[in-house]
Amino acid sequence: MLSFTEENYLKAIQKLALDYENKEIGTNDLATLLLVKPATVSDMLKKLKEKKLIDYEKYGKITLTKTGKLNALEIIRKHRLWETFLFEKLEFTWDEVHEVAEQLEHIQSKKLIDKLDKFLNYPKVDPHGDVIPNAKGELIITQHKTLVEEEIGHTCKMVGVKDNSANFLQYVDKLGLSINQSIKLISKNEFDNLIQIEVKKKTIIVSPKFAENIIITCNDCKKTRKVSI
Amino acid sequence: MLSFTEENYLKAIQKLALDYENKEIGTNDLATLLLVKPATVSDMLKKLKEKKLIDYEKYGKITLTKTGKLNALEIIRKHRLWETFLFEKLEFTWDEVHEVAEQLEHIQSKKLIDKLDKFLNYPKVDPHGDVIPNAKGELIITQHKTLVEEEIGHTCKMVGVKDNSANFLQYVDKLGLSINQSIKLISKNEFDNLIQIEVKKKTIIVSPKFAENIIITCNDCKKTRKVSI
DNA sequence: TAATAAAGTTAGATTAGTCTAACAATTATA
DNA sequence: TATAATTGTTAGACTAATCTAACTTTATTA
Repeated sequence: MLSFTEENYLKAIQKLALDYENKEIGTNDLATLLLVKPATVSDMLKKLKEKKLIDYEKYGKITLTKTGKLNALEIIRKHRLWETFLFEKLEFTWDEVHEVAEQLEHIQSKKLIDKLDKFLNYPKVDPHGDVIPNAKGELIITQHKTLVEEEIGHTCKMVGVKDNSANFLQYVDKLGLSINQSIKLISKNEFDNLIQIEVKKKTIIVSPKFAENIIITCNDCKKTRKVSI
Repeated sequence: MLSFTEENYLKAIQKLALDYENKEIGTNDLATLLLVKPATVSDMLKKLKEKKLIDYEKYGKITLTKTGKLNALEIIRKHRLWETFLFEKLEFTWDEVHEVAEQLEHIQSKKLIDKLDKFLNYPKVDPHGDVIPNAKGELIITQHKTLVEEEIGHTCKMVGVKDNSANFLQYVDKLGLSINQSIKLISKNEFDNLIQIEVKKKTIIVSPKFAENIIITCNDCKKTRKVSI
């Protein structure tokens, strides 16, 4: 049985592994994400290694073992199912769900999560467009482009966001964007890289930093990769 | 902000206060209920006193302060709302809900519990017939009789149970009893106090220990008392 | 009411998770 | 490649919640 804290470390390692892809995960990265000091992370890494949840040598690479990854994906599954519940059944807005799901994801009951999955009619994605790992702990990742990579003149569909912070999500709302919204890329300014897009027949201007965090569909890059357990 | 553990102590004190009515709550009682040693309870009582959640002097009475009681009732409210959710929406049986609700009751989000209340259509009682404290932290207690006190020949209605353990609840199910079920008391055996009742046109025999844990309505004792905050 | 039993408290130790400060290893760069 | 900067680790301390063992207070009863 894992503690609340151990679960959070595993989740953080899995998250960074996906974000970084090639780059290695560092003690400092984990410390930043978990809001603790690097020294604390060092201690915990030893403990997680002891418990065979990660592979790790001093000053070396941090990777999840099979068990570690299975646990991490289960927590992410719970997090995203709860987010979906809060959004769809309790009328939370998409910028509010994350905070509460951070607590709910630690509830220990296999039956609860299976029943919740059924109650929600086996959703595939959460309110932010993130894929929900299945009951076997498998996660299908579709490699999408972000809005900043889209070509001028093309029309795409928003399918998710990279930044899940309440701040960003409220900004997205304010601009009239949402999941499944159609977006046409009108132009890119060469001087400051501002991007002009058309949404619901209105033209709006967004920054490249903003566009980097909007995930879109594109026909030429629909490769999927399975994070196996 | 209260810790998980502090919340459990407050809840336990409130529970014993209701169960005991007159009798005083002791360190040992709390230790038994919370599955810790009396020494641990002594330590925690000091801490709760420091935080002005209980009134307490060494070797003296333990009572909740206003703040303490408000907190305790809020936790009980959350517990019972979650039990109702699990039972009504996720198809848990009434003997399964308690264990999971013990975890869910500690989730910190006022919005969550208000939305949940609304989603469940403001239920008055949980699946065991226990009254749910309202959003103001008020709890209306109806003083009911138990089946063991009912008179021969009278018909009453089951409205709750005293023992919420999975074991007992499964037994109640097996005998065909449930909330709102009509029960007619046929006879009481003078030798061993076994009680003969009629349920759904069938006659069954129950022990006095069993009957003590079945709460029923009766016309002559509908006094209610409000546990004020 | 004095002796005994029960209940409650204190002291000191333990564990998990955290910290700071000092030190060690790795990486980047002049 | 030697040095500086960055990154990571260790040692020692702290807090919350728990324990055991010893002690104190209160309650019971002979």
